[in-house]
Amino acid sequence: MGGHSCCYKQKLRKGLWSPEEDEKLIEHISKYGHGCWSSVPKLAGLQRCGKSCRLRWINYLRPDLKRGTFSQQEEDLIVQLHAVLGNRWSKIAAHLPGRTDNEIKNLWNSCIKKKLKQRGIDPHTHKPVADGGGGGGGAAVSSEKNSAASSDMQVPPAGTKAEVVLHELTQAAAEESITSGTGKEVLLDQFLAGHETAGSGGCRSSLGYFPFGLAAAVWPSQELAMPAVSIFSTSMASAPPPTCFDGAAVGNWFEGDCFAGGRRSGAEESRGGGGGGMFPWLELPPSSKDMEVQLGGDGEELKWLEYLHGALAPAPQTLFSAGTQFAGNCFSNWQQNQPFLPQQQQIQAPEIYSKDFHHQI
DNA sequence: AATCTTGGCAACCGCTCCCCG
DNA sequence: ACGGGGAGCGGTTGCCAAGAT
Repeated sequence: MGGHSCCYKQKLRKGLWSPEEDEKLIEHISKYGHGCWSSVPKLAGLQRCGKSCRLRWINYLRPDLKRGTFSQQEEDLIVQLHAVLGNRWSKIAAHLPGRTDNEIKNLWNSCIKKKLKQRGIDPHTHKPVADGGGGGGGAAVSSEKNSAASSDMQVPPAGTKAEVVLHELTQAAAEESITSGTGKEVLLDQFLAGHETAGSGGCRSSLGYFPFGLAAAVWPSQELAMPAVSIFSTSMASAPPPTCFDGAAVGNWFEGDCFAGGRRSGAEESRGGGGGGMFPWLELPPSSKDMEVQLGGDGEELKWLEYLHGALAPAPQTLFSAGTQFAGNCFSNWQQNQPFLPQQQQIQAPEIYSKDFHHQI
């Protein structure tokens, strides 16, 4: 009982990792990658089970971890996402670059829960606790697991990232039926349908959708559909960009899966850009799902790059200034990398891309 | 100073999912 | 279709340091 098949074979260490063990694991993975986790301990010379190695790497040794205390923005985002996703920590972590599910789970259980209770909010239902005590508590105890999946699910505020996640969930059924090709177009149409009004000068709260909110304001949807579908990965379908038009959200989105598909797809590799891609300062773990995505061609990618450049160039600091350390890094990297297209690939931005987006926001 | 309590965090455990033969 | 193995996820436990008594 307990333990895993890989643990039966030999006496394996448990408990805290020593610096020597960490060193061995880091050295092995940085040289050879992890491959099959069950074979890692043997190859790395560790008396641990593969599962333990995986956990240690993911939660502690991975180079792209942010570490340090959570910012207020991160905490707020976790609360919002929890209201939508419930205890699905890995899903929540996917929206917080550099943070692990374990870290977020620990933060929730040790800190956020308490704060919410102090504010009179039930951490399970995300609703105010009824006066008089007892009643609310009883309800909360009933089902913490997947609390958000219940009919009590709270609709997150418009214009927040959590709203996007909710949007994602509500479209899940439709997405499931979509496999490829025309399916993507259908999905994109659905996606855009909710955002096209952004450019019409309305004060819709999702006006800040990025880049689609902006794109819809400038690009005819047919033109947008072409590069968006081909450049961004299929995971775009399940991970729309953030609604908040602030630095943190943009940063998160840049570092998120939806952008990863673009960075790692065909054209980037064909340029031999190790660590390069659209945004060379972003480092992401490989995702086989994203690797499958092919670009329609360099022309499309360049168009998209040029569009982003045009969109951000007017005031990138505005976009990157808010919140997270990552957002700050984005800006400094932006400064260092401009222009981020190699000279020979610079193209003249079409007239359509050169509008002042900020007037539209 | 000694003991107890609390909070934060790392790691383990058991389960489910997914892939492959 | 089915079973086995690996990976991933969420819940839980245990350790340790800091603060309280």
